[in-house]
Amino acid sequence: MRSKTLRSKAAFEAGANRLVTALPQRSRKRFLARCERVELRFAAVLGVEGEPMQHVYFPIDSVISLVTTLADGARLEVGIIGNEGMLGMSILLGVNVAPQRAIVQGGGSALRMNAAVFRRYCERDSDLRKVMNRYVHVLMEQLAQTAACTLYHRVESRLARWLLMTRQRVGNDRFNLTHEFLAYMLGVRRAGVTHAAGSLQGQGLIDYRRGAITVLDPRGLQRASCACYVRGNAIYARTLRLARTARP
Amino acid sequence: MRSKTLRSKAAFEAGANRLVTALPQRSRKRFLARCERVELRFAAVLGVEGEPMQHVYFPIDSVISLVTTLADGARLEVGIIGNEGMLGMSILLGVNVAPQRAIVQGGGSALRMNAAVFRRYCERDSDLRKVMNRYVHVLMEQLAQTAACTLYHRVESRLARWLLMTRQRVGNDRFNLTHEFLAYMLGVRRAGVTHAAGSLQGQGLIDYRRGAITVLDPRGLQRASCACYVRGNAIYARTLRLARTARP
DNA sequence: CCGCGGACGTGCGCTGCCGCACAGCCAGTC
DNA sequence: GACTGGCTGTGCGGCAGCGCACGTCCGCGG
Repeated sequence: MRSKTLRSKAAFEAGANRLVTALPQRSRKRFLARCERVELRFAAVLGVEGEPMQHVYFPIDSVISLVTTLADGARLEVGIIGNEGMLGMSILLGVNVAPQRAIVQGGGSALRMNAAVFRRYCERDSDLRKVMNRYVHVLMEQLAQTAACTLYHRVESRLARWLLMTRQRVGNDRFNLTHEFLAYMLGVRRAGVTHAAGSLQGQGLIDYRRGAITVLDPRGLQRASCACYVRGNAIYARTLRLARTARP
Repeated sequence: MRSKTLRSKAAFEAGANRLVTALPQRSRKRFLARCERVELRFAAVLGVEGEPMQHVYFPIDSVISLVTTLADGARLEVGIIGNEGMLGMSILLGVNVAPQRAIVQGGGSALRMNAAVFRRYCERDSDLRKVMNRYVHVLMEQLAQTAACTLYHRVESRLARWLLMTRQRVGNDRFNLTHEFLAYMLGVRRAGVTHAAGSLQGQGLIDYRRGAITVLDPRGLQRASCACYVRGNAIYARTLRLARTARP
């Protein structure tokens, strides 16, 4: 067994938030000094559309969903945030009001920083701005893609994509989700999810029982999903690689 | 008749790009000195997804559509840019690759600035950044809303909304568009547009003939549209009002 | 061990939109 | 004044997903 210190270090390197990791060492140190580590509980609401934000979050092994709300009350998940991203980019953009509802979709830990502090950091530290700005760009591409994907792609493909994205972010083949919740995220009926999930299960790609889903065959699932999954990853990689101003 | 000078001034105040107008006077002057005025022709392609951008554009009375492309080639308009916005925010975010296809949907004039110059301005001028950042936020909300609107709302409502947005940006009740083009924008069949447009015409809200559409009853059209139109305007007003650091 | 509530399965009629196809119709052109 | 190409109208079969509703199954607490 490794010592506790070694484990923590490994955890930092493997599991830390990738945006934070992308900061040059000096920026990162100062930055981390003003963060606190918090545990996010499943279904917690970290932001409500139209209300001011108190904190920004950098997930480590938690997953946050961005859910937009229309004037008629209809809702749809439009973005997923894991350790590759952050919640609260609006602060960076000079707006302290949350644009979407942010709910914890997968419990776990995250780094949290006071919104006002984060804003000041952004104004002063151009390295930080560089990284965060690029992430904003990625998020915009994700939003645009979601719009088209939602229109053109069938529920089964979208579900497959969604499961892959979640799997990637929780870093585990198994996670807890009900069909009801998935229906909410995808903007379809619960019965529609049951049908699509049944099909994926029939193909031996996933397995689920009472709120717990296991991805059995990620490759196969990728084939069943729309290409939007691969594309999203490609955009992220392409856009943020260049922002890596220092090695971790 | 007013003198030419007076007309130019009126044109500047009424028709100039609102983002530019929102800049403090000093910033604005320097800014305008590095812009050139260009005429945008209908259907011109100002940016191709994945390719570097040479310029950023601030429409005056032209209208630009942002069209996203999926891996399977499917396309959907996800944003509209008129004199309230700009094309090329990615430059501001440190990415010089266009995220979406940008096509001129309504010919007219625009201010154009070299992308590299714009980038430098953004780095130096924090007032400029402030305004542009807020616009990025607005655009993100527009993208998120489009995703949900596209999923939940019927073609007729979406068409109505689209016509209202375009009308607002061209500043005229009459503009040139074929059903084919509208179908492309909305991601539906041409026949679907014909049907929806026929319905709107039957209600006396619009009139169209061979590629020319006239909005007869904006209020009525607003009632026929989904609430996303009003909402989008509200978000813009709320977000950018605060950014107005100086009076024109 | 039984009851209960939450999660999943299924069925039915309906509607909005699709894909395809063809028919009118208008505006320029030769 | 006929021709042609672009724009619009319409029809038909098909299907994905909706709304609604009821049935089943599992797991937990009493």
